[in-house]
Amino acid sequence: MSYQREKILAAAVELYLQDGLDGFSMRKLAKQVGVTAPALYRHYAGKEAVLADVMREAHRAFMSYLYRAIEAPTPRERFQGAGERYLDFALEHPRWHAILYFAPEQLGMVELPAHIEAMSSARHQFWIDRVRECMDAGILEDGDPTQTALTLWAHAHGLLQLYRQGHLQIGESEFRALFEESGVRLICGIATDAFAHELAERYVDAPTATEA
Amino acid sequence: MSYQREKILAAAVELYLQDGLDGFSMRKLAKQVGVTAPALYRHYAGKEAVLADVMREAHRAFMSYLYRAIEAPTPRERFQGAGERYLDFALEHPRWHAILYFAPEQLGMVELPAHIEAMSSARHQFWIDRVRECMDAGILEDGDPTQTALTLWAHAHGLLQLYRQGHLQIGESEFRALFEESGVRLICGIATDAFAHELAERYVDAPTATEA
DNA sequence: ATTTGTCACTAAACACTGTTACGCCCTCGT
DNA sequence: ACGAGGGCGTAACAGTGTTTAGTGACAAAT
Repeated sequence: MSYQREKILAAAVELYLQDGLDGFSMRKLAKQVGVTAPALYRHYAGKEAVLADVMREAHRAFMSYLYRAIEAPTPRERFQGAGERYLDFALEHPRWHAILYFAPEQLGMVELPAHIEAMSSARHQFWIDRVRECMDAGILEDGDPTQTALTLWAHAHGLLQLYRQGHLQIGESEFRALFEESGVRLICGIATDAFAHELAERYVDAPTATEA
Repeated sequence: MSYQREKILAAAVELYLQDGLDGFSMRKLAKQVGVTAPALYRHYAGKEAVLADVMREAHRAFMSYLYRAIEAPTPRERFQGAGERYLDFALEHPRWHAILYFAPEQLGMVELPAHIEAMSSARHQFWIDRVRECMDAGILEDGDPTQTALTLWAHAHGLLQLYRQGHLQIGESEFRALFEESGVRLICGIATDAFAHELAERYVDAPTATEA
C-alpha cells in the first residue's frame, strides 16, 4: 500500500463525506490530491476501486460504533446498546451509513467486492451473536438467531431508509423516539393474543410469544 | 398533455425498465422517440421531470397491485393479501419497485415532487387502513394504526432492500418463504413473555402482547 | 394572398463525466 | 554514465445534461 494511494483514499473519503456520491468525481478527487485525474489511475484501477475503499472505511467506522456496545455487562444491555449505536451512527454520519447500503450498480459495479461482502457478513454475524446471547439469557424467544436477527436488521434498516429519504416527514428527535417505539413493537409483537396463537399453530417454527 | 409528451413518457418508461436508472439518458430517450435530445426539452423541463413522470407510472402500477387485495371479504384477508401483492410487485417488477424508493438526489432532485409525495402518502394511508380494520376486527392489538403500519412497512421495505441489494445470498423462492416467516415473527413478537411484560411496563403506550 | 406568429425541431456548443494513449522527466540500479 | 521503470501531465475519446441559435412548417390574421 503506497503512500500516494493512502493520500488518495484520505482525499476520497473527505470528498465523499463532503459532496456525496453524486458530487464525487475523479477530477475533483485529483484536484484535492493535487494531481491530474489520469494520475489517479496509477494507484487505483478506476472510480469503483476508490469507492470500494471508501466503503471499507465506512464499514470500519460503523464497526467501531457497534463494538462499543459489547463492553456492557449483560446481554440485554449489549443488545440495546448495539441498537442505540446503530441509530447513532446512521444519524451522526448519514453519508457513511448510506454508502453501506448502496446497490452495486449505483457504484458502477456489477457485484460488491469480496472484502466488502465479508465485512457485511461480519456485521450480520454481530447481530446474530447479540440475538443468540439474548435467547440464552431468556430475554428473546428461542429460535434460529439468524432469522430473528434478520427480522430486526430489516426493520431497523427499513425505518432508517424511509427516514433518510424523506418518506417520514419528521425531525431527528422525533425519529429517535419513533425508532425506539417501533423496536419495542417489533419485540413485543403487534398481534392480539388470539391471533398470535392462531399464527403460532400454523407456523410451528415461529417464535410463539404465547405459552400459558 | 400533448401527444408528443405521452409518446416521450411511454418511451421513457420502456427505456427505464430496460436499461435501469444508470442506463437512462436523454440522448438514448430521444433516439427511441425518433428525435434529437434537445427536442425533448420542448415537452419536459429536464431529465428529472421525465423521471418524475416515470415514478408516477410506477406508483400507479404499484397501486393497481395493492388495490387488488381489498376485494377480499375479511380484514385479515385484505391485510394478508396486500402483503402478498406487495411482495409480488417487488419481485415481478424490481425496477418499478426500485424507483419508488430512490433517494431524490439519485434522480437529480433536491426534493421529491409534490404529486409523488402525495402518492407515497396515499400508499402509507392504504396500510394504515388495513391495520386499522384489523385492529377493529380484534386481530391486531389496539394502538395507533399509523405507528403500527409504519413498523410493518419498514420491516417489509427493509427486507426487500436487503434482498435486492444482495445482502441476503438466497434465491427468490427462499426469499418468499423468509419474507413470510419474518412477517409472522414481527406480528407475534420475538420476546419471551417475561421480557415483553417488562417492556410493556416501561412503554405504556406500546402494544403489550400480554394480558392473561 | 400575403404576412405574422407560434411551435417543434436540428445543429452546434458548453461544461461536465470516466478513462486511455502517449510522451516527458526524474530517480534508481548497475 | 546509462538504461529502466514509475509517476505524472497533456490531449483525446466517448459519453452525459442542457442552452443557444437558427430553420422549417403550418395556422391565423390582415
